[in-house]
Amino acid sequence: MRTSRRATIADVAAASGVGVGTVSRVINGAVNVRDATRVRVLRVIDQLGYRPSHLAAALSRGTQRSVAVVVPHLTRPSAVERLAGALSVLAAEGYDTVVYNADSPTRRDHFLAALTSKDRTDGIIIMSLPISQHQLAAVRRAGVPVVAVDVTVRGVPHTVIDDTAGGLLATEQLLALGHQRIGFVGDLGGRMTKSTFGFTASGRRLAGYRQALAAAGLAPCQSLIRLGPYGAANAEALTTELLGLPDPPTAIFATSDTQAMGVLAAADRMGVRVPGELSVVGFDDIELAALIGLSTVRQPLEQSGVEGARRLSALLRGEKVRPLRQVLDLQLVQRNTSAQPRPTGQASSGRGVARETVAAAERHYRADGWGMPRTGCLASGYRADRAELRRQS
Amino acid sequence: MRTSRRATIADVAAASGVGVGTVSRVINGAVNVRDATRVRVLRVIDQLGYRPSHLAAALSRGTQRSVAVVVPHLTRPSAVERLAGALSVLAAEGYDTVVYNADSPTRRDHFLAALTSKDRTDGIIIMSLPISQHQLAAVRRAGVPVVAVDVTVRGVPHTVIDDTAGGLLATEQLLALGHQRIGFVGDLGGRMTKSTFGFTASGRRLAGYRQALAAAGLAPCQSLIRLGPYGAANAEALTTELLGLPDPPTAIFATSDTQAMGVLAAADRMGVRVPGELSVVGFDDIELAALIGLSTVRQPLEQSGVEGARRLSALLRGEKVRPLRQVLDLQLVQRNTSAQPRPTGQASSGRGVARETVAAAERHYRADGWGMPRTGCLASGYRADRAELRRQS
DNA sequence: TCGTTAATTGGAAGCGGTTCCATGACGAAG
DNA sequence: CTTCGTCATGGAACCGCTTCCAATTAACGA
Repeated sequence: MRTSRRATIADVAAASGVGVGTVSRVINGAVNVRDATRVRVLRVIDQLGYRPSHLAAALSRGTQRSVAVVVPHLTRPSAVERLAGALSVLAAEGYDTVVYNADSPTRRDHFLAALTSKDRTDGIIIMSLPISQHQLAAVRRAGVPVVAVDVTVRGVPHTVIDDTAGGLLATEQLLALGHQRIGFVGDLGGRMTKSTFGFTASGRRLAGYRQALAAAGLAPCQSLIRLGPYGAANAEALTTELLGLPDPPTAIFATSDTQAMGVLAAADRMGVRVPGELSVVGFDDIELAALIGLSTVRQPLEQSGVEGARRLSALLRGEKVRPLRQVLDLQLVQRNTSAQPRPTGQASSGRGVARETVAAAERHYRADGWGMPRTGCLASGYRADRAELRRQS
Repeated sequence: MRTSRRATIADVAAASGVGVGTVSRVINGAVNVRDATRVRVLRVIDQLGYRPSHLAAALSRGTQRSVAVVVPHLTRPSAVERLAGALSVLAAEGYDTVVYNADSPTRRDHFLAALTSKDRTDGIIIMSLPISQHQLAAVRRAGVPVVAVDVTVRGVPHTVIDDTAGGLLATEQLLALGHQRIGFVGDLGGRMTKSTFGFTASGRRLAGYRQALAAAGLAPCQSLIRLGPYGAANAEALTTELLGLPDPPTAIFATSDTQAMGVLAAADRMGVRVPGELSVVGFDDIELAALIGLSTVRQPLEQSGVEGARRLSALLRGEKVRPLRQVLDLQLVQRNTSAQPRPTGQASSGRGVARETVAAAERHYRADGWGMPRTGCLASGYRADRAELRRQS
């Protein structure tokens, strides 16, 4: 029974006294097989422990039932949620999903080039990655269906959000609360230079921010706009600069929740209370945002992955996908990091007091033998705001 | 030149006046091809835009150059880091990586069953998933190499940490700081029941916690041990129970950083200061931990993925992998959420005061028209601890 | 110049399925 | 009792590449 090499469809056919065609029909649940025959073949398959070769079937059929997802910065929460969304529908549709983590443009190109050969995958989902017309042309020439998520690709179905509207939303909210000096902390997006910044999500959100200010009759202050590499740590550094200004902002809009975390950390480290002295609004609404009470612009991350996968599978079924550009809704989520600013005078004096707090606390830590906190931390600042409020009331 | 169907190796052979064997040799960089021939073939390949079929090659060669990663709860930071680690080395080795997000045991079994057929993938990495002997046997029978990461699988190379030692490490640290009443917040791990809890990471960490207490001559108090489903929100609820006890713990060990976030949120919401009134130690050391200053037990997450992938690729090269069980190092990272407890009497009175703080703050919020914070939030508590310290000094 | 060995090369035989077409068998209609 | 149309079935052809073996050619030493 247990031969050295695996059973093939021919073995099954021989053992059950039918032709390979019939076995194939049984396997694929095709019609036109007599019940008695089907049962017999099934029994033999079971006996022999036969498992059809995915590969051979794919080669013969001309389709793999597998799709590729090319996604940058896999470790970012937003990327993961998108991927998870796509994975869930692709798995449900019976597709294997090959994941390419394209952290650098070089790797992105490398992966894309590999995928240019048909039958490597049935289709491609490109996430958050601008793609050159040249690359795109190569992929299309290969006849591989493509959809994009979180990035606009001309001539290809793409699921995106309106970043400009998002920036507008966040900034308008802060303006509505009464803020006038609103800082902006954004990232350059990948290896972009500042010159191409206008084409990144962060860049478009900045445009929205500017629009909102303009609509409110406010002149955008260049010194309040800070850009740096992505990441909480960098956002923390940028925020430190902002809060160190002679006339610091009373609110900051960060272009991602992760960066907003950095903003909060910087505020904490500098003894600036949130939302008392500084309002913060993020972007994305990752799981963490709800937990720490971060006000933010919610974008449907997982949903974007789901939509992308759905559209790709529609494409693979040969259906037309319309409209090419699908724009998902944004929603402002107001939590506890944004509030009305204090009256101007009081605010700046309050800031001074808070600064001194740090030194005092340091002394206390040492005296008490608790050891000093090392890195920027929220935790060490627990409850401070409320305590402060109580003290003042 | 542009025919309707794609160019095949035969087309290239014909167009360059050589045999298919030679073309194959050129493609695969084999030796024994005259330079002149190689150049000629290469030129034709380029002209025809020929791309070898991965599928056909795989079928013929009998190997896919692709591996499967089965991972549960892909959205958890720890899972993502492991996956990213594996992805990086697999990509470097030229493997395609198919990701299966096995959120439920049903799906896990389903995926595993699918992978049981050889030539679906060359190898499998199983992450954080206990696997039955039955399943394992099926996979081995299929002759597919397997390695495990973050889970012990008998007879298979696995990369793990010593969870018990980790629990010990965290608890000993809290004991060393002078804590006596140490709470434990853990999860049940997947769909496990309490009866199988002893076999989960959280369960083993609990064992370490118990060992540490025992070694310190302390009787573990059952009411201080709380288990619930995974997640920050659940941990928050459990912590609320703990802090509501007549004699609440002065420290809590949470079995993941995510859960520790929930602990912090609960403390914040209840007006319990960290680390003043409550020390918190997490587990994992995800990126966020550093940002918020969470004390934690660091486990090399990404590294575990890297090791798993390396071992699998060694296996695929036909090398022996020894030792089967690879245990990665743990390290306690002391940040700002853990400190010495206050003297007993003062601590409990301090707790009372803090409780009142909440009510006072609530009143203040309303009066000020700032709106009340809604969900558990760190942010609303910014700087409180230091302010409190200052007030006392 | 002539063996002999080594380097190249051509091409048939798989790899393990899917598909299409030809062949029977069988019941219904004429 | 033919004549069809239908349903089941067997099996050759093919998917596009790797590989092995035989054949051809080049290289080398005597």
